[in-house]
Amino acid sequence: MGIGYPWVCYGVRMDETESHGNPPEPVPRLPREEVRRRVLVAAERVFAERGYADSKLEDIAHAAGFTKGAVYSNFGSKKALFGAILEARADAELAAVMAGLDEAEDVSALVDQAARLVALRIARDTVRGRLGLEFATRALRDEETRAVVAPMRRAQRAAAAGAVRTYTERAGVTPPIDPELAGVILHCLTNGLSMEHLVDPEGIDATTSERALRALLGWLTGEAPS
Amino acid sequence: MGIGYPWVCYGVRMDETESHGNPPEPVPRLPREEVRRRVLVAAERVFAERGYADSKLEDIAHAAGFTKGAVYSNFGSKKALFGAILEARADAELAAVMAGLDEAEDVSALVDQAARLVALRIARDTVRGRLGLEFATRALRDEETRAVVAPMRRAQRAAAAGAVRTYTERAGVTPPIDPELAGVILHCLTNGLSMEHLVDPEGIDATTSERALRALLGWLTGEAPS
DNA sequence: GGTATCCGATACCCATGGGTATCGGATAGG
DNA sequence: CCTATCCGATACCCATGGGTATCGGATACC
Repeated sequence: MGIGYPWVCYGVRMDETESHGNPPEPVPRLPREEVRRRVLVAAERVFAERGYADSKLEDIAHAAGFTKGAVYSNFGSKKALFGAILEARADAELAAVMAGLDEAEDVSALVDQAARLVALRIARDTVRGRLGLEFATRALRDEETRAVVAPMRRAQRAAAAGAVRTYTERAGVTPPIDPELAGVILHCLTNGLSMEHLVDPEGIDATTSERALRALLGWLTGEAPS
Repeated sequence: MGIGYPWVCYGVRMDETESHGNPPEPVPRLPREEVRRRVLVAAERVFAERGYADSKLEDIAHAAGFTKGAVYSNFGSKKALFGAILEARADAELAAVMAGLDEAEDVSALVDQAARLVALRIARDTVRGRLGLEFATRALRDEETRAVVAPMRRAQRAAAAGAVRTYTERAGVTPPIDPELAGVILHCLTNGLSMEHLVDPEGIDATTSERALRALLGWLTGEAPS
């Protein structure tokens, strides 16, 4: 990958000094919120790529087109910056899961579609997967982080359980196991596949993830065995 | 947890100077291999508890009853020490998985037993789980680590697949899905449960893990739905 | 028992990077 | 315009901890 940032300040490239004239016309300043947003996005990338401990605040700042000053002015500390990312992701995650539930109508095709969507997300959105691992790792050792991560994970499991309940009901079948337990299995299998894919992308590719998820979902929704 | 080490050198407590006499009788030196073993064990504990980056070599050395000198004399670098742990665990892991396969004879009870054993290991052996996470995290960024971790994981998946094949065959049933895929699902679910338990021990307790594994294994071995 | 070697303890080096103090230009308010 | 405030850039501080050089006692070999 490689992060690679052009040397930029205030969102303006600095490497070529264009001062062949001289009237030092004032450069407009970016709104604070935009600065914050850019730092946040850059920090996600860098934390995902290098991991928390090996991510230097200066690298993050430069990746966003600023210097450490901007980071400290907006977030106050490395830990707080990480916390802001976690918070943002937790919100987005819950929204995404909830939105995905009521998208489709056809129950039998839904299994195929859900399996494909999740598998693609695992295979393509590596930032998501890596950040998830980082969140988990830090939650082990940091009480504050755990206080955000654990409820987030519970909500995801609950959402999965709700989906199983909803769609089996809609299809008029009874699930082979308790939907709550099904939610746990789905959630943990998804996370497990994601982690495994990160470590061994060839070993667990998108197709394998998709097949695994489809098989499991098929069982859970009472599909006739093929 | 808290690591907490008594101040010890050569395995002999140093905090109380017993030099009320004076003939400085020679203290026997520990065999090199024993030193190495103790450092390795201590390093596993510390790495698991604090994570790679936050583990200080001096802490590890003291936890083992030595100083940094012993660590560098035996391993040469922090990375090499971690590599030695990984290597040792990889060997032990493969052996354990292989040994577990031919233990039981009765196929129907085997599912219950296997589920319980794995669930207990997830719930109790937190060092194992944490080290596994650490291995995965480092494998993402370190080519050498990945070269050990990825094959290890593949072997585990293959072993799981082999178990499914063996026991369905023995029971005279055909598994509902390809045994290879079943191996993937079992392996990833197990890892997912382990990670989830570490982050949220109350949310995913031993009972939950056991139920999840038993349900899945029951399905895979063609058990009649209850 | 004398000498060479081994190996862990000790003291030290120094790059690193999180955090802080200060500066100065841009904006806002009058 | 002129001033106060904001906020990111810059320069700096310094604890930290991986790594190295050296020491000295124990072991091994003759």
